[in-house]
Amino acid sequence: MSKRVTIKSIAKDLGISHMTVSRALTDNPNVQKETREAVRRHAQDVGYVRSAAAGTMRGNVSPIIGLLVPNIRNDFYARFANKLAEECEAAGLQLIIHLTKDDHQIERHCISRLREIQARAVITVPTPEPKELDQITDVGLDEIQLIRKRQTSPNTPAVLVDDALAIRDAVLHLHRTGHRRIAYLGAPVTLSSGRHRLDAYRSGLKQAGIVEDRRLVLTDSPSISMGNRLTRKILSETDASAIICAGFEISEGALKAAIQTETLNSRLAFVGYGDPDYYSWIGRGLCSIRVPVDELAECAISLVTSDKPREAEFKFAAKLIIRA
Amino acid sequence: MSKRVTIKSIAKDLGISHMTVSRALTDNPNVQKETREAVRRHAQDVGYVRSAAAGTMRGNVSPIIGLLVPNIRNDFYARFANKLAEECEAAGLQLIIHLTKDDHQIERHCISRLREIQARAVITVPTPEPKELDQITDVGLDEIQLIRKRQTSPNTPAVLVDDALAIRDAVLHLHRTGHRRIAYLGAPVTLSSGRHRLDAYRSGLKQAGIVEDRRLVLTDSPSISMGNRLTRKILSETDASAIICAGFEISEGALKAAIQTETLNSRLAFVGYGDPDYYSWIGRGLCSIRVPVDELAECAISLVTSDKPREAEFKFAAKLIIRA
DNA sequence: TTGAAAGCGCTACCAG
DNA sequence: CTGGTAGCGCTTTCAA
Repeated sequence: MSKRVTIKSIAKDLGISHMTVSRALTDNPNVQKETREAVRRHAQDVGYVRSAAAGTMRGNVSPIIGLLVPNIRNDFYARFANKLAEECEAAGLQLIIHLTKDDHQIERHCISRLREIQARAVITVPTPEPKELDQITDVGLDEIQLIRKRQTSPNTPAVLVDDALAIRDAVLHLHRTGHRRIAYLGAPVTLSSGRHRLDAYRSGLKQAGIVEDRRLVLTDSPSISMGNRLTRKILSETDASAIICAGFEISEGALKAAIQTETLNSRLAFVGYGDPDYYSWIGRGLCSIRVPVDELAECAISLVTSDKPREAEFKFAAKLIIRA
Repeated sequence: MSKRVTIKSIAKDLGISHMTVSRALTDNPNVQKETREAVRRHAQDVGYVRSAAAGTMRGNVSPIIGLLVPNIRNDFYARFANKLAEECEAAGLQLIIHLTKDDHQIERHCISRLREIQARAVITVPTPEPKELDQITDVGLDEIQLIRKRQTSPNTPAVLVDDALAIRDAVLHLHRTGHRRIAYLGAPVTLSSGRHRLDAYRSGLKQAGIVEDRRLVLTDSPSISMGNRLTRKILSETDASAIICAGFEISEGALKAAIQTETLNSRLAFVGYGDPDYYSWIGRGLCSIRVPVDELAECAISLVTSDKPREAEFKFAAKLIIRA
């Protein structure tokens, strides 16, 4: 149909040079007032929008930032992405969301795509267990790690959750309410977050005077199905009376398993992770480790907009929410 | 630091023409095998990625599609966006998500931004009540309307939900279980979806032999707060024993109100809209009108990839899920 | 106050 | 098989 509207086409329409059009459109003072207004009016009329591609090619920083998350169905990621998108809107940024499904291959591919469009930055939840610990080190664009920290890239800022106290509190709370057989479901210790959370659990046990039973500690690459599977395993193979979930997806899967097996809060006390709204609506409410989502998102976006700090860790404390 | 890696920089490195590099990188047969491999190896080594901007400027269709939704915290939008993002990944597309908050101004601004980057298409949930019914008509890029249909743009494909039967079934179900005072919460009839849903409710009443009580029918621009507010109003000002929510956000707000006032399923039978997983976990489960999210997303994305049908409506049937 | 030229990275189109 | 040229839309730099 109609060709693309460019400053040149406008220039031709008006019988002037495309430079004058450019100047008029960028509020350059060196244009006759009438000319400027005529240009703007005509541009409006014909529906001109400037080409971002041309700008990018000339070296403009792109307004696009990438978000790499496993999914956006999980309450935490959805909330984070939502908050981030709001902040982007306010900051005049555009947010591209890529779902990695925690797959290392996909992750690399997405980063490549973001490089192609010269995205300004990428906020990423690093996939667990990068089998090939090498190459990913330099992603080739500004990277901000979220929640998890890849050990191989020490120069990258990271926005992390400090959940040690909350997890310890969870153990202590369960102990106070009579539980002695407290199971733990988390990521493997090869992930830094997996290690720290397990340490916190152990510190809670110690403080409560409970001796760790290794059969009650199950770790694997975190996912919904992992949470579901291992919860059933705990229910069928152990005498655990309580379970602590140390991860968003894990918590989601574990909750489903507990509900499906009808053991929730009857046979099995549940401490979730992430605290979606509906946790307080199930039964008389579920205990949960609440993560300050909005703060995380604000911190992440501020790292994008103010390009000050390289190589830094920002930690936000999680909090145990007691219910039921 | 290091300058951008381009085909020219590679060409210089290798002492050949940038054209040969281009050909090698695009699998053009007219390159010596050795040359091609040398080029590819070197490109790999120096971390070359082709510039999407350059491509776009030459007229390549952009791989970027936009999604305009009120938010992605609501279960339905989160699921839709998630499915869409998955499909995009599979189709080699990149998904930019803009949150409109159902604000007409924001919506227009977002579309403008998407035009600047020459997005391939935009999938949009039109904001309700565009006060200025004019200009928005031509968004200037391929548009696919979702869930709601803007009356002013008849030439745009729309992916819609046909919930008439489900809503009528909800009324009949409530009637069967003894309810006579059935309230309805929905969008205003100025929205096509608002009109159709209200009609369905009325058709249900009629079939059940119930005379409509206008005090039990509350409509307003749909939002969470609207759902919350009007539910409280119904509880305090009427003798309704049941409520049907005709909209995602409405359902979310209404549920919160019912739970906060502790009237859920005791004083007030609840029929939600959208059926998130946790609806089945609350109490003995909540009735709900389930919308086929994945089908909607698949349809939308297929409209983007196969550029066949202009001006068409695709309807997907919702279904009443009975619980409790 | 205006215009012309150059160049950002890339490929279709011609010459060799 | 390989290399040069031109041009996508825009702004910076220089010239009028």
